[in-house]
Amino acid sequence: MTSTRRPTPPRAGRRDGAARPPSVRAVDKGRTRRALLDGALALLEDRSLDNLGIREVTRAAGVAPAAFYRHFDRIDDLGLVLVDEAFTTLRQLMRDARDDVTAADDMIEQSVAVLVRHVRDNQAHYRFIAREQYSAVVPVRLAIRHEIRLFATELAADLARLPVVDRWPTADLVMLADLIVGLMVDSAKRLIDVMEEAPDREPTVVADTERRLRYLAFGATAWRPS
Amino acid sequence: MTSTRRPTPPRAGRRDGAARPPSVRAVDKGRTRRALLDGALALLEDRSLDNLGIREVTRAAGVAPAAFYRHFDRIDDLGLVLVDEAFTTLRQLMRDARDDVTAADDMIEQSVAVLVRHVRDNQAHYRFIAREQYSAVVPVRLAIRHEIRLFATELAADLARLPVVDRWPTADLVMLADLIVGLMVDSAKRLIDVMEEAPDREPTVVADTERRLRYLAFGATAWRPS
DNA sequence: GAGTTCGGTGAACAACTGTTCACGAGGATA
DNA sequence: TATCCTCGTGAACAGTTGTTCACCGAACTC
Repeated sequence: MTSTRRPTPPRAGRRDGAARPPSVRAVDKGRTRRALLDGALALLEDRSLDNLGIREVTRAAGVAPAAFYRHFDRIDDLGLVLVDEAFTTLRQLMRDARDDVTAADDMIEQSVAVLVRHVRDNQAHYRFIAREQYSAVVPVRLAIRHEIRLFATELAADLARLPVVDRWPTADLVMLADLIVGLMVDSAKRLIDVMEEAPDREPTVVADTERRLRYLAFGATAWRPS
Repeated sequence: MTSTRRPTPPRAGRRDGAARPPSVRAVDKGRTRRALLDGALALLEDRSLDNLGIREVTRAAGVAPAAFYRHFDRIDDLGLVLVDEAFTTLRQLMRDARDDVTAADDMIEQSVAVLVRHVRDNQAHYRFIAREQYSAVVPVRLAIRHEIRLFATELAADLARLPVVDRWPTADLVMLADLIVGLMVDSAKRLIDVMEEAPDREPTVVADTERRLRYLAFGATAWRPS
């Protein structure tokens, strides 16, 4: 399982605080860590984290049970890593997408497109997040809630730059952001469902999502802030 | 565990297709069945159905493991019963509440009040539903989805009688109903969280829910149906 | 009152679980 | 070169699991 080759260790002069080149050991360790994460992710397709066995995970990763403890203390920690993986890249993508536009309409289409692509590229992660949003594993549940809050906060900040709502008090902005995020979460769940149950109906779901977002946007024109 | 008394069996003349008086056996059976359901519900407070053991349930119910199979074939069936218990009473309550009012504003306050009370009275059920909405146990996941759809359909039918939207095409009505139901589901989840984490903040959550519903209602005035 | 059905029991089964431990191959370090 | 440290191994532990079975008393039927 190891010893493919051994390139002469990076014996360069270690000067200037630059990042040290990753040692062979570290890269190997990273490999089995990934194997554990991927194995878990595969199992979580139809299991809940609550019910995920350490032995199962190591088996799926092709590794001895004891090896698990070299990387995580308990199964919860592995779950937290998965939460992080799913959200940090998504948040970045969304921020970028919103930076590119000014009109609300473009913003909607852009955001939905980004979401759809990201869900498609990371189905296993999203299935996991959907299932564990109200997880029995407390730390994971809290982590997901926290990430979604962050998401809403960032969205509220960006919304504040739009013409229609830029004079709203914060409370109302937050409410709108909450509504939008709730809708996107819901849509993400519908997306993973439709992607594996009836992929041909995916465009319908996408169109529905855009329409409902547009409804929320229209609401802003009629709403009189508190 | 049995034989408290034995009232002379209801030896009345069995005529006219009236419901037969429940036999002692049946009522006893019902008792342990309830004990199993309640035991499960208690355990599900911090477990997922996926991870609920038959032995655990029988232990919590104060009953031998084998007794479980006299009532359910597998743990999924028990879950389905819980889903049914939670939704049928709620749907009835909501329909009644909406029948009492005509103005949209009353309707919002009424509905939220009913929801809050029902959630408070059935916290365990709601926690279970929230957690299992994307359950790893397929039949349960499907059952919950189905119940929520029913909910939305009934709401759409009632919405059609309101002045602002009564000329909308069905598709738009369904969309609005979906939005509202999604919001209520989300709110129910926030409610159970806040009820056990910070009960004093409950009024805030209630007010927030009403405000967000009102936002959706305002949206209807600005929306131009497809 | 005799016979049947039903719902609960406790024992038994193999299978699997999380966690610990001493061990060793081999990268890292000097 | 010799030493240390890291990460994976396989064996072992006691504990729990789902499910089946023969059994039995009490409720029911006639």
